Amino acid sequence: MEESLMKEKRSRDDDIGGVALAVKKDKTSASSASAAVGVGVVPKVGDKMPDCENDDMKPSSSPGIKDLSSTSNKVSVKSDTGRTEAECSMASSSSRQKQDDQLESAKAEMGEVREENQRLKMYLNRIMKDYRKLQMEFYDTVGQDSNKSPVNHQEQRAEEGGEEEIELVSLTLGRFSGDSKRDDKGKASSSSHGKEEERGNGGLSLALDYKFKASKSEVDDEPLQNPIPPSKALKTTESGGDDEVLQQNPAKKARVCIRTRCDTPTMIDGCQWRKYGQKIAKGNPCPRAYYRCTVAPSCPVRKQVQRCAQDMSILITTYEGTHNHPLPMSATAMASTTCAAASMLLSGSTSTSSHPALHGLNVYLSDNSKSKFYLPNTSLSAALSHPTITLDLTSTPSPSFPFNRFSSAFPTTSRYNTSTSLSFGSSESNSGLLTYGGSSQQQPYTKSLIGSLNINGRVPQPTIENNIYPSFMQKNHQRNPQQPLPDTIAAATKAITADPNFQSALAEALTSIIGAGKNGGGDLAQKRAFAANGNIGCGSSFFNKSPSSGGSQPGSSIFLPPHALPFSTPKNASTSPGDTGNHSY
DNA sequence: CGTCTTTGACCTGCGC
DNA sequence: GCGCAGGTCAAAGACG
Repeated sequence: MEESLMKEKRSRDDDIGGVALAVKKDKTSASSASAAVGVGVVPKVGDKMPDCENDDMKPSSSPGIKDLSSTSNKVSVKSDTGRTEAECSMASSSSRQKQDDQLESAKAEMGEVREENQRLKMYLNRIMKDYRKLQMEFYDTVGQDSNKSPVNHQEQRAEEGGEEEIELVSLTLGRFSGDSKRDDKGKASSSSHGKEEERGNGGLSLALDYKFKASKSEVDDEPLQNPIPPSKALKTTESGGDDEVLQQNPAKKARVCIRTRCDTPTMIDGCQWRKYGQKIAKGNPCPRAYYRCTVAPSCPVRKQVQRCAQDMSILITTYEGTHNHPLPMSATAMASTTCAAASMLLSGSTSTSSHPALHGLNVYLSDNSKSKFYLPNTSLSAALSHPTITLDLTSTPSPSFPFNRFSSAFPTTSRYNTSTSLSFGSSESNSGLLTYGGSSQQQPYTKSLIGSLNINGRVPQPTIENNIYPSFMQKNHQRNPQQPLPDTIAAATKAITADPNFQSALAEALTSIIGAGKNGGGDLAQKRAFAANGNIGCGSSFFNKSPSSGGSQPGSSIFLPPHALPFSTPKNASTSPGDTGNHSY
C-alpha cells in the first residue's frame, strides 16, 4: 500500500518533470530556430520565432521560463540580420506574446500538478498515519498476548525498547537478494560457477518469513551465507564460505538437520541426489545414507539421511554445502529454509531476527543460563566437528523442548552450547515431504501466506485425498485448550506450526503458488490452493503422483506411498528438474 | 549400455 | 600413537 502510494507519487513527480521538460524543450526549439535564422535559413511562413540570432536564447539551465521573455527583449537590440529594428521588434513582440501564453499555460499546468501533488502528499501522510496507528494497535495486541509467555515477553520488551525487533509474521514467497557474499571467495572450480551463482541470486527463493518490522537493517540482513566451509571435496570446487563463516567456525561445516515424520526413504526436497555411501552409525541401528547433489557435477552439496533411533518414523535429513548451480524451483523451498537456518547458525546469532526465513517457525534458542530466546524447537549444536541446526518438523512445540529431546543426540560444546529447534509441528502427519511444485514462471513472489492461505476455521479432511488444510487455529484451540491462543498473528503462527497437517498444507500451498502460471496445472494448483471454499486444497493428484512418473512434473509434489521401506531408496527419489534457483543449505 | 545403488576398503579427524 | 567413528571412494552389481 505504502509502496504503491510512493510509486504513484513518483509518477506524479515525473509528470511535473515532464511539464518542465516540455517548457525547456520549447525554449530549445526556439533557440535552435533563431540560430537557424542566424545562418541565413529562412523561417517558415507563419513561424513567429524571432529572426534575430541571440545567444541568450540558447537553453538555460535555470528554470528560467522567464528567461524567454528576457531574452526576447534583447532580440531587437542584437539583431544583425539586416532587417529593421522595427520589423525585428514586431516579430519579437508577437513571439513574446505567444511565449507568454505558453508560459502562462505552463505555469497554470504546473500549478495544477503542484496542487495535485500536495493532495497526494496529504493523502499519503494520512495513510501513513493510519498505517502507523494500526501498527501500534497491532503491537499493543501482540504485547498483551506476549505477557503470557516469556518468549513473547521478550518480543514486547524489544518493542518497548524501540531498538529491538518488532515482529510481524509473514510467510512470504520471495526473492533473496543477498547471495552476493557467498560466492566471492572460492571459485576455484569451473568458470561458470560464478555466473551461475549470479544468476541464482536473482532467482526465486521460498521461505517462511517472519519479518521483524521496524527493525533497523534486519530486513536487509546479511546475505545468506554458505554455511559450509570447504571440505575436502569442496576445496577444489568452491570456497564454501564467507569470512564470517570462517571466522566463527574455522574448518567446521555447518549443517542443517531436518527432522520429519516421513515414511519415505528420503525426504523429497526437489533436488536430485545420488547415493554414494551408507554407514551404520554408532548408536543407531538404522544405516545412514550419504547423498550428493547431482544437479550439477561439481555441486558440493551433500545430505545424510537417517532414521531416528528412538522413533523410526522420524527421518533425519542433514544438509551441508552450497549449491553452485541453479536449483529446481521445487527445491528452493527447502533450500531457503535450510539456508536460512544455516545462516543463522553460522552468524552466531542468538536471535532469530537476522534470519527472516526462520522467523515465525517457533524457534527457541537456549543457553546455559536457561534463558530462552525465541527459538523453540530448533536444536543448534556444534557438538561434533560441525555446528548443526536442527529443524524439527515432527512435533508440537513443547516448553521443555528441545533440551530433553536433543541432549543426547546433539551434545553441546562450550562454545556452541545452545540448542535451537525449529518446528513445523507435525506429530501425526506421515507426510514428511517438503515438496514444492516446479514452475518457471515468476509469480508475485512476495505474498503473505497468512492472507493467502485463507485460514478460515474449517475442519480438516481426514485424508490427503481431500482438502486437508485445517483450521490450524481452531484445531489448536481444541487440542490445547489450556494454552491461550489469542487472536494475534503470533498466536496464529504458533497455531499453524503446531498443526500436524501444516507441512502438507503449506507445501501444497507453496506448490500452488510457485506452480501457478507455468501451465494449466499450475493455475489449477493455485485455484485449488486459494479457492475451494477457502481451504487450501491439498491437491490429491499431486500427492498421488508416483515419482516414477518422471522427475519433471511441473507444479506437482511427489508423494511416496507409506509402504516404501526405509532406505530402499528408489531411483530418483528426489528429483525435480526444472527451474532455477540458487540456494545453499 | 549408461546410470545408479550397494558395499567393502580407505581416509581423516578426534579423543584418550 | 592408537583406536574409533564418521565420511568418502570406487569397483561390482542391478536396473531400465
